[in-house]
Amino acid sequence: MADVARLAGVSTMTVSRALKGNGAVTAATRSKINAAVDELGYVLDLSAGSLSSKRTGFVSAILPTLYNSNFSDTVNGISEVLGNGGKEILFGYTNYSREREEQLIEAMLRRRPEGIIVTGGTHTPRARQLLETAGVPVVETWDEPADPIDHVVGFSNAATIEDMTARLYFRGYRRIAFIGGDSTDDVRGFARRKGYERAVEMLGLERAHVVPLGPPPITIAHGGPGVARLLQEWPEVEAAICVSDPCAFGAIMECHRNGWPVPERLAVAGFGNFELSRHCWPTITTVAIACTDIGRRSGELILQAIDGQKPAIAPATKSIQIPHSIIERESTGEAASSRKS
Amino acid sequence: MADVARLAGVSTMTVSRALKGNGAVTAATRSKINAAVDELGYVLDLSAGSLSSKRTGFVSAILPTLYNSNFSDTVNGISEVLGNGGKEILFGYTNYSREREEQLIEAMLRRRPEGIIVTGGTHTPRARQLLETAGVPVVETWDEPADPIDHVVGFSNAATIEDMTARLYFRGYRRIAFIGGDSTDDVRGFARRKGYERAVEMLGLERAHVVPLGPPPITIAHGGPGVARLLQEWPEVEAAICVSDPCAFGAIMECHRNGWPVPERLAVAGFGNFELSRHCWPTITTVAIACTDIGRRSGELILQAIDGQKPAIAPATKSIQIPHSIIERESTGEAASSRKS
DNA sequence: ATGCCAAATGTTAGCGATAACATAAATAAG
DNA sequence: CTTATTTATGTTATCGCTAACATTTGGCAT
Repeated sequence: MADVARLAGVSTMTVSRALKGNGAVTAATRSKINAAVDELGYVLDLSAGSLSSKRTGFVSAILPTLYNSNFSDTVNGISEVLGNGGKEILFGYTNYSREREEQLIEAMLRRRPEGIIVTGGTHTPRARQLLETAGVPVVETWDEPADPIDHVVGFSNAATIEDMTARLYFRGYRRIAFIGGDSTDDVRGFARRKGYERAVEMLGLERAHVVPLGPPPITIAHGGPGVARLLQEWPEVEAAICVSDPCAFGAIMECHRNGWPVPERLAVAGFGNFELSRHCWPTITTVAIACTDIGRRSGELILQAIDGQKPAIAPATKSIQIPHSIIERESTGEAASSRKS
Repeated sequence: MADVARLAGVSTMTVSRALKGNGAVTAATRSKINAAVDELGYVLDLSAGSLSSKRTGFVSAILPTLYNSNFSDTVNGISEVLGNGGKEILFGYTNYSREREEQLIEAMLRRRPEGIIVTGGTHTPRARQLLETAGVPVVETWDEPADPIDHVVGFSNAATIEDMTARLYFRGYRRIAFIGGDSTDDVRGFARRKGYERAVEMLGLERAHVVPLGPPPITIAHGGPGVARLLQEWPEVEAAICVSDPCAFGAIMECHRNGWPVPERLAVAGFGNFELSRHCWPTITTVAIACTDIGRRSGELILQAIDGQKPAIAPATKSIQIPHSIIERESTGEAASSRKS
């Protein structure tokens, strides 16, 4: 920067101001500086700047996996809002491991992020403590923690599947099973299962039946074996709710393979409104969540909270509820006309 | 850090050495320091450290999209190797826009990465210049640039589809079409199309027919309309090669919907060996690329090149070729027995 | 012209760590 | 038991930028 300043015939401070775009710099000076920058091929060093200004321009986001377009949507929402807010995002993926999450949080704190977005409300004690004492806004997403650390942008996974179960009941199904979500490692999958069990009880159905599929991630590959096992264990079953759309898809493909018509032999529903479900045959009934909004709202909360540290500005909202809806499609017996969704 | 040093009764330099784990520090001193760190809840500030040491610990990786598990695999490979090498990765997504790539490169250079991994070998002139003058190792991936900037870890997209076309020919298909890859925005899709056209010519087929699908990303949603248009434009067609598996999947689902049996009425092949293709019905013939290896090799090259700046160490390999293979499945007429792949 | 205010630019100090060198302590060798 | 040598720790000086304050310049009213 000193070189640029020399070439432009100004002080480094003026160069700094010109490059940040905020401080007052004459158009003439600015163009001299830009010329010098171009000539020297200079690129600003933010790591030095952030040390001095105590603002790193980073926000961390921690998600379970790269391989789930629901989370990708959330990432997109975060990027959109924080990008506009002039922040960069440091992404990390836990592969559904809480230990890995703890490591990631610690690694990210070393970079002094100005805010942290995490997935879920269940953390190791040390991770929780790190988040609490980090001194920056924290947003927990995709869940409804009983005891939030700071902000929350989420929804009740249990309620979504409760609704789905009720909807299938309304459509006339009485023998309804749930596939996936056996272990407490899979916090959200387990919550969905609980929602199913609660609905079965409330609706007074004669039997609840869960086919557990082990720890997450539950992928397409799990759906086939899951549905095969279900039909063996409970041949009278009429409908299966899967922990996610990829799982439902795998189940439906297995049905095709075996000549079990969907939904006539077995109705199948999923969760997440993946692109897959809109286009496969039959189209899949699912729970739609505004995943991108989860990201957007989280980003907005972070930005507000960063600004809110200046006392003049109102503090950021603590908690935002994301709505869900049931999309009925062919896999649970809706007519072809509903395919347009 | 000064607080920690005071509490542990040592100098900040000793604290720094203890926390880095490299310098020589007595076990006794180290445990005193760790105690102080725990008591104060201190977390090392890497942004300060990197200013001083001139090593940021960052490597940037720029990819087209979050919504493609092939690229996710590459990301995983990169993370795996660079994580072990003690580097953190700064990800950016271009959404297939070269302008966005240029912006991202510039933004990332401000963070002084120790290496840069980009997707493809086609960049804006300014982006190219930024990469060339960045003074850090650069790896271009997923392609075979005619004029590489530095290192390359890739393969010939054209050759993969050339091979696929030949394989379909070998299986007896003569009227073979290609779906996708019309625009030069889609560098890799366009290369695949060229491979198809070259194969058609070399095999002496009577007709090449391409159904262009517009700029990337080409998703599941494009496959259905694509195949419908193909069958209308060229009713005698026997086989369709799609620019990617999701597109092939969309095409196959459209065939189901219309009662066109796959592969009897139309054989369909894809690219990328997505999970989808292994599990859908029928299973989809595809080109398998070692996507994770692209990431791993790229990460290794970066690490070697960073070390290689010390003259004693051999310079890193310039170019690595990633192999591909054709996986034949049901969608092109293989027997059910081949499904196991 | 003179003075005044605001906008533009300059000066100084320091952000929090580490490199490089200096010194002290511990160990090995003779 | 000394001296040589290694190992552990301390000291000092930046790294490249920006905050905070100081100063200058230019525009405008009087």
